Amino acid sequence: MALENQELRKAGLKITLPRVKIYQILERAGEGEHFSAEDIYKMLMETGEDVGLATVYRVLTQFEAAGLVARHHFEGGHSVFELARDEHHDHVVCVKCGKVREFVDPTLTVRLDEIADELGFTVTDRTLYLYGVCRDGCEES
Amino acid sequence: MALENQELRKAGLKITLPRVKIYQILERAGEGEHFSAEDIYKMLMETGEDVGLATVYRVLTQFEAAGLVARHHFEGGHSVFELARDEHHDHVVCVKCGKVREFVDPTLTVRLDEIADELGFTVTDRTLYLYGVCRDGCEES
DNA sequence: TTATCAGATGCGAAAGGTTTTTATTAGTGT
DNA sequence: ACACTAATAAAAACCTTTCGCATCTGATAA
Repeated sequence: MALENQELRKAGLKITLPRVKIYQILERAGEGEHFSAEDIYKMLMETGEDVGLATVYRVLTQFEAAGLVARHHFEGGHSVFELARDEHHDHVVCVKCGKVREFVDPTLTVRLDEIADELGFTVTDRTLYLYGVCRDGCEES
Repeated sequence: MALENQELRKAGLKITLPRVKIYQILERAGEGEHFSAEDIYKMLMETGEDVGLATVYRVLTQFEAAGLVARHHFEGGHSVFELARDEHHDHVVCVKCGKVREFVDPTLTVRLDEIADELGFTVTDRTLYLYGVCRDGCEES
């Protein structure tokens, strides 16, 4: 049995075609690649799957509740999704084209721990988004 | 002439009642207090001002473009605004007692600019929240 | 295997926050 | 004050996300 089916079962979700297909798309995403519900919907259309946009949203919300994916909220009220991973990463968001990239920087974690320490805090988690514009290849979608 | 009028002029914006009123509301906000467009709209209603919600959004967007206010995007797709202060500040949040403290660290900005630069981005703004616990004097709310 | 049924889906319509459009009104420089 | 231009209110448009409901599907039992 495929890996994604085990994940779905573990989450108490029935194995259905939309769920499997959506999980596979998320699995195929490269490191740091984030998809919007619309992105996923379009990919499903392209491969001829008959899955509604509402279902994509429903499934992603269920995956999120089950801890399978992480949802990130952005400007304009739209979200992107990625398979949940262990390693902490932060995000860069282009305010022009909406592209999201992530990065990992251990020295940042060290510095932030220092700063918090000076304030008498012990950090357990963080949310960091850098907003800006990509210098090249930034096209309005 | 009032201070806010000078700010508006400097930004190349005409002095209009909605702009002055909205600016005053933002000025009255305490440090670290954030308002949504809806909040501001309601406050205007309460004082009997006849300003439409669309105008609030338009004015806030203009203020943002002029660098007068900072916009923060929150989960759920709505934004909040605050008067722009000179130096960027980040937040530390205690997940136990809910206390929020601000900190300023220029070296952090430098480092984040470097990171973004390597990714081909130019940073214009950021959102950084450190979640953790305060080591002392932390009381459950 | 087949029947059964809770749960999932697709479609269309609606919600919620934000932006644009359009006709009208109000600042501003002269 | 006058003319010119920008700004406004109100409504409608927009866009992502959610809901309602009839239909369909997958898991379990017979």
